[in-house]
Amino acid sequence: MKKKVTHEQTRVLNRQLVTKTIYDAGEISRAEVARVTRLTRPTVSDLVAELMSQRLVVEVGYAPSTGGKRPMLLRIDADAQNTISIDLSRKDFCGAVLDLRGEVQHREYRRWRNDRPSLDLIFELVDSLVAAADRPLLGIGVGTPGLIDAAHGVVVAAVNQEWTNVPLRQLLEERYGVPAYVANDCQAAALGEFTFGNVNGVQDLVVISVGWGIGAGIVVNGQLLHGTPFGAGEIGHIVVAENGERCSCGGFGCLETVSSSQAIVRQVHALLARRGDPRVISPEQVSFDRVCELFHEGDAEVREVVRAAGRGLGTVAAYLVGVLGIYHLRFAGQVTAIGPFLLEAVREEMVRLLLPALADEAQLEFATLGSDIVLKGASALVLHHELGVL
Amino acid sequence: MKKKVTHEQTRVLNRQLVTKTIYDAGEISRAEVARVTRLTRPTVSDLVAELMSQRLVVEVGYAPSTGGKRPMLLRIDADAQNTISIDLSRKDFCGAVLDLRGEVQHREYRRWRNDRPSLDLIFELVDSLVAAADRPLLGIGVGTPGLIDAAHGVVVAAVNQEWTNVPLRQLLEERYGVPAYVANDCQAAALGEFTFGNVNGVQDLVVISVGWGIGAGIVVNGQLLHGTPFGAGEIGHIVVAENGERCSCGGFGCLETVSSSQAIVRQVHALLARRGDPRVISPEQVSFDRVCELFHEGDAEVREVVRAAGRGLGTVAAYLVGVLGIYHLRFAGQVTAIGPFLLEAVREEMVRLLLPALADEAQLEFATLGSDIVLKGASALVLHHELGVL
DNA sequence: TTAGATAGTAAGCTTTACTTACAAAGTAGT
DNA sequence: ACTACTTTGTAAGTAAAGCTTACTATCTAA
Repeated sequence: MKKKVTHEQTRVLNRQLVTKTIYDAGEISRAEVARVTRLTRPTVSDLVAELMSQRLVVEVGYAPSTGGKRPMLLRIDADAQNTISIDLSRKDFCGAVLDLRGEVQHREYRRWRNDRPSLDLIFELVDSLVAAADRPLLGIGVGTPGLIDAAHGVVVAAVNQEWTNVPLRQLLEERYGVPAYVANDCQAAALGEFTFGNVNGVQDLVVISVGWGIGAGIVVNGQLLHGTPFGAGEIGHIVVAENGERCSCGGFGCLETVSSSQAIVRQVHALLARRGDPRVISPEQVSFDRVCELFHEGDAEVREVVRAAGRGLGTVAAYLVGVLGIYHLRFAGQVTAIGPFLLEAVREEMVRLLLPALADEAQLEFATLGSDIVLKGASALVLHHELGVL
Repeated sequence: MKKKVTHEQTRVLNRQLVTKTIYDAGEISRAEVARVTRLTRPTVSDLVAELMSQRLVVEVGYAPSTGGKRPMLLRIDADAQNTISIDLSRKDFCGAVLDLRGEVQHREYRRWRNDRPSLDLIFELVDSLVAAADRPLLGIGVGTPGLIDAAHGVVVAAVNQEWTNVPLRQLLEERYGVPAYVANDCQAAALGEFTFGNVNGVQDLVVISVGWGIGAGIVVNGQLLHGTPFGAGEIGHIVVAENGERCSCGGFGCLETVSSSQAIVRQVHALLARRGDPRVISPEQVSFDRVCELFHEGDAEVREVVRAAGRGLGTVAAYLVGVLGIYHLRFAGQVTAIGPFLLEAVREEMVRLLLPALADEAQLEFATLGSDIVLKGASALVLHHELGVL
């Protein structure tokens, strides 16, 4: 639904435009901002004064003259404010205080009690983080698995079905008095990679997160594709294997039964058991780290398992490229430890399913943000909405 | 890239908001518009006065009182202006003059000369349509196959490679002095169906056009997904058949070799030839209409061909639903003549590839606009941009 | 030393939506 | 029928925010 436009919104948008211009430039003068944004110099001066009164922008000294009065350079003070991020994607809730560059300043964990998540645990975590933050808070960002109504910040359904229709955004905003934003963890990860992952000039990006589960986050034209009512990027239970294994969802051959870290571990365990390998008794004893070791040792059968996992991802990747016309793909999560071999397997399958010209054009990489990707993404969520940084 | 906001833009957006509100309501009073849009009554009065001076809105009489002065009802005068639409998807360029309801008032064709398209042919067609229009022109919309840079209205590459980087929008705007918009034909079709196809309250829709080629148009949150740099919805050459037939693109088993109208005709022809059916000699003599006849006569082998075509579409549809989380799908183009049997085949494959709950939720229908879908879509393109009707 | 260029600011203008107030025209209760 | 109250639509003035014009402070270059 469209909405009316007021003067106040005009101001907010232009302030965001100036903020973004300074953010992107690093250091820039008022006059240059005016040229770039096509706002007039007086307007820019006025907006900058507002940002400086919030300590968000600081003057950092004169640049050399270009034929007249020397320009005073402006910079975003990334230490002026903090954001708080929460990553609920593991049984060990993780939260952090970050600066405006998306750098983690302080980090805490809260493990589920009685093997169940609870809102109280989140509040306990955020309480502690609020106390740890030493700057004014810009906002709180949350990345969580499950189906999220991002527009209203409501957790419509979490995977474990413990939570339904929890108005998390509202709860956080009321309790802490700052803006809060909630998104699916994979979508947050994609936004994080897009914002902080050195994607020079790229406006469209898909990030496929592969860990316990598998999900995709899609950034189109610099914006997250949310998808209603089911959520975009819910690719874990698309069938990619004919006559595949039974999945926890009830289906057979879902992507998660082929390519998730657990699926890989399970298959490698079966492999070792079949060999009668004395090193292994239960699946719990074959960790993903151990699989990576075996893989890097060059175990041929393990490589085949990994290759199959990569091709499963390739199937979905091919459709993402074909359907959306986006050709920047990055993979995040535990499987990044496997390395380039995985990407080759992905591409192998893409070449089979797409026009070769298209498949060649696709850029397959690993995400650069590591295990903090969801935290940084949740922070990016706040930065995007509050500062309009892209 | 973000842009600055001016007072003028504020005005434009609020005028569009009022226009859309009246358009959607059919008949509505100023006071009611103010309540719906949350603009104030004086502002609405002012904007309505502007729209009335353009004859775009007219007063149509009093409604009964609801406890006070009777409200004066307003309506969009759909005959106040015309749009011109061009459909370049066949070797017989089609153009039309439409009213603001998207109804075709006048239609003309221009057949390719020497089996080649040409810009002159377009200009000739539009010249004639401009002369035929009896109202002021709101704008010109074009739906054309190929890769389109919709933001700039440039035909980056047409399928037949005759055209590359043709700045069609600019050419039309300079020649006719009215706004012009260019989009891919399948995307235009999707926007047309979204705008005029009775999608009550739905904000996300995928339209899959199946004719000579196959393409999808994706509407997310009321907006067309354009996709850069390759274009979204280019699904014709995704591989859906293992060991499939050779495609004109060089690949094997592309969707177009399985599910396009030509593919169906070709397979039915092969079938009849194998049978030694005396009715058929060359593929040209087996038209798609003839295939439909045979299908409706209940020819079992023809049904199997159609079923395979449906399942090919189902594969891609499953990924569209899975990846985008959009569950309204409509099919357009020649294959609509086949009827519900096709949709059943599509769903059959979707059930196999998706969580059954998801596949059940998917709404599969045929588009309602028939063969004018691209024309109406091109018109919708103009309405969306100029009037902000959605 | 001077002419010209550039950066930043100050004061007033313009656009546009909002506020307040009011007239016109209806309903409902007495 | 009269009064009190609602609702619609408009008029006049106010407020927000970007724009225009003009000015000062510097700096470069001839």
